[in-house]
Amino acid sequence: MANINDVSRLAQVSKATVSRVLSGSRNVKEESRLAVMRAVEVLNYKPNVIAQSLSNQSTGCIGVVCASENINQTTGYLHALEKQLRLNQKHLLLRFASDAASVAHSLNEIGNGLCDAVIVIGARFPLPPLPHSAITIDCLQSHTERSIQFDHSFAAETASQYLINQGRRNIALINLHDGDAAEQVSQGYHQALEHHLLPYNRQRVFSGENALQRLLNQNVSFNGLLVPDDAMAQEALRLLPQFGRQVPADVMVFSLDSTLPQGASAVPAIAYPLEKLAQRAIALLTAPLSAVAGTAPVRGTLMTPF
Amino acid sequence: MANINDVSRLAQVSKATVSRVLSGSRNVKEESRLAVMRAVEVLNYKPNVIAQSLSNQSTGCIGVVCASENINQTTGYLHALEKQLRLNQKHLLLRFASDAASVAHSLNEIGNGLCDAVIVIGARFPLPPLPHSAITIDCLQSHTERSIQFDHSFAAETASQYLINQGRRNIALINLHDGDAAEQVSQGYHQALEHHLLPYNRQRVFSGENALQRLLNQNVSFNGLLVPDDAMAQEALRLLPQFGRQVPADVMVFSLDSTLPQGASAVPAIAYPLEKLAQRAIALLTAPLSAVAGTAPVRGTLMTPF
DNA sequence: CTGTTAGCGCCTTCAG
DNA sequence: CTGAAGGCGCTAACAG
Repeated sequence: MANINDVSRLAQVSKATVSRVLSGSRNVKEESRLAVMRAVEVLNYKPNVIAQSLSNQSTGCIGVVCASENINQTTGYLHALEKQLRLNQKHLLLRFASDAASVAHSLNEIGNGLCDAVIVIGARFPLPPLPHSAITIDCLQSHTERSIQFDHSFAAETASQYLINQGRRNIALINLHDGDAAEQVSQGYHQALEHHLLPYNRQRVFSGENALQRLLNQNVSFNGLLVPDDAMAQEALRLLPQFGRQVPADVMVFSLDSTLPQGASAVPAIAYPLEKLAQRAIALLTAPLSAVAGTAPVRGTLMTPF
Repeated sequence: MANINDVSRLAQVSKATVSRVLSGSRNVKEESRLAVMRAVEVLNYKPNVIAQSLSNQSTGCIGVVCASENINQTTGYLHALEKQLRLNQKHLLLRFASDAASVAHSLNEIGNGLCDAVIVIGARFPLPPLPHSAITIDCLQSHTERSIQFDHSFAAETASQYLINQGRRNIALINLHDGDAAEQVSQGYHQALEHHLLPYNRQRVFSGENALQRLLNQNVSFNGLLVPDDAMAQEALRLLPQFGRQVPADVMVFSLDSTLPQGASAVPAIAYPLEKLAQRAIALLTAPLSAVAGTAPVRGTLMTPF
């Protein structure tokens, strides 16, 4: 593989000039510029990105740590993120993590120069202390700055409204185990109920391990069911019929966080704009400290099947 | 961030000795060794991987190019691969691609030193010429060497057998559009039918755009349905009831390629051992040119729901 | 406009 | 067992 020396030799100029030409500097005589480009062509020269990185102290790599629990959820993000990163000439270094320890472990790969920054996605567990160059998306911790949060309250309220409008007045809720998001969901749910003067029945709310199972074993009636994500929605679609409840006839299931495109979801859902989310993430990485203003939680939109 | 010079200074030895200690060389006096380790500790020194890469001419990064069509399919691989790579101290650089051009484009990121090798996964389109350091998994092209193929024939035959044993003698087939894999599926399907002396009805076989829709609009009876992957299975589960066919009562759907764990799939399926697949991929990358013998196509195993 | 020079941080001979 | 020196390939500051 040819290097910059070969090019400079063939083009009869110095390495510096070659470097200038390739970095698009305007201060180069057209003549030498052409000579360089010709040499580059002939030798099929590609600058070695590692050497560039060492010199620049920046690799163009962004570490992305996905919570491995809800993989299907995070996969949507991944795709969108990869696209945006590619558009910004950046590389995506993927990691999965299931707890604080493994996230911390992954962060070591940026502490030594491989990544310029990291993005943590969808962690439902408390995060370890993050470096300043890190941002979070849809994570438990209210990392306040440099993080993208969803408006779960809005989602829950919108979802409840929808179900109520569909004539489902007995709405059960499977909530996240805990954390700020769970709090918000609970809030939105309550608000919608109040708004329609519907009573709140704590026996219709479950969270944690086997929440769905426990709800079904309980002897409470419900004809609407809010679940936190598509994975749970799938499970509900499988379990409900086994308990003699047809979907959506007997129970209408609603997913509070879907990454599927319009029409692909089997149940109504709140979907978040993947593309915009990814762009915003990139902006957070790129922007120095300005976009602090735009830190408003992201609102999803209502998607209905068919 | 402290560098090797800081350490050598603090430890009162030369950079070379520091390097030796950190690379685990045995030829170092215990005394200097301890001095170095202490200095490392004090300064919280981490070797700069980029500098190492430049020196080693190897980054420890493996590029992984996923076909973006069947994302959900490839996500399973991703997770397994990431785990194995991590276990081998390697990094996973993710890319999505939807055609030969974008794969080729992605390959440029290895031609300049960023990646030591690439793995292409699940491409259902013809691939561009791959460098010698690349391997493929479940791709259209019979890349012959340095590739991991699935035994689709075996899968289709096993699947058909299963359906027949479940009393489904009229089996429809949604096949991949074309390519070696489609050929194999077709073969396995035929073999099973012949084995049971069942007639082959070409009106039950579809492939390409809207294959499922076309099958349903056709006026052919079937009580078993082979689909190429989980995505199509999901779609079948959604569409069939809309056409008045209950699953599995009226039609039993079978997925020929599932990456879901046992019990998670709503339909019977052939599942491939993700973990082993990933290990094999790593082996192909690591091994020089020996494991050519083990290039037998991988056989999936039958998974039934519940 | 251009070449020279000095790094970036590490590894690896090669003499001692 | 150890240190000095050169090299990996590129960028950037500084003279001309």
